[in-house]
Amino acid sequence: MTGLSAGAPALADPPGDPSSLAFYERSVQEVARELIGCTLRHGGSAGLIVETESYHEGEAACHAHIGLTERTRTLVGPPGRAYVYRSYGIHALLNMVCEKDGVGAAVLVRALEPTEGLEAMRRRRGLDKLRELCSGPGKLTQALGVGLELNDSSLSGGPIVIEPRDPAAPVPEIVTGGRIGITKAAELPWRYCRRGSAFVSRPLPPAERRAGARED
DNA sequence: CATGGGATTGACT
DNA sequence: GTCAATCCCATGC
Repeated sequence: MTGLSAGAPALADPPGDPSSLAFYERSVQEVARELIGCTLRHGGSAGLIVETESYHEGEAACHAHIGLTERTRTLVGPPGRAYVYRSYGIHALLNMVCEKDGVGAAVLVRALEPTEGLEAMRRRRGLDKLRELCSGPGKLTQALGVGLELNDSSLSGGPIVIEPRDPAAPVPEIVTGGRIGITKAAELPWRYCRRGSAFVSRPLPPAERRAGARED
């Protein structure tokens, strides 16, 4: 008795499984969109991903644009691993490596809506306010206890866990805009935010908020 | 070998 | 709004 007939349209936009390596072996822009609404978990804490950015070796803002170096070894390597690097000499920034082995491409996680392990996050951040716990790429790694030692760790069965969206929950609406904090290739609309989220790192410019743009 | 610039944050004017 | 902290790496002399 298979009531679930072939041909019937899936509920809506089947999310795929972000805890499987195959999820990451595709276009980095696609992965960046689909990670919105997924759960990121580490160190006894977790949150919903509400903001991402995509980076690809074909454009100058990507670390791998210059080719393979010791720093970009993970980024250029096989998909489904964490690329964690030190930013401004101070912060650890977390990326998911995408596309096939040998192509430098990754999704930067920029903000989470905290959902579990809030006290541990507050302790690691030294802050109380919920909205400030994970509203930035350096903040969320500190809140989850993600450090440089997790660079090159697997996103499937590793210490960092990524879970699919709740299939019963509404599919998040996504708004795109220019990436934050870069000078090169700043015109590309490769920042992806959950529409209406109060937990993004910075509000979107009004024009981009309205557009819901789709120029990727 | 010296210099300068970051995929940032928090403190301060 | 401005600015320092702090380190890796690319570039240039």
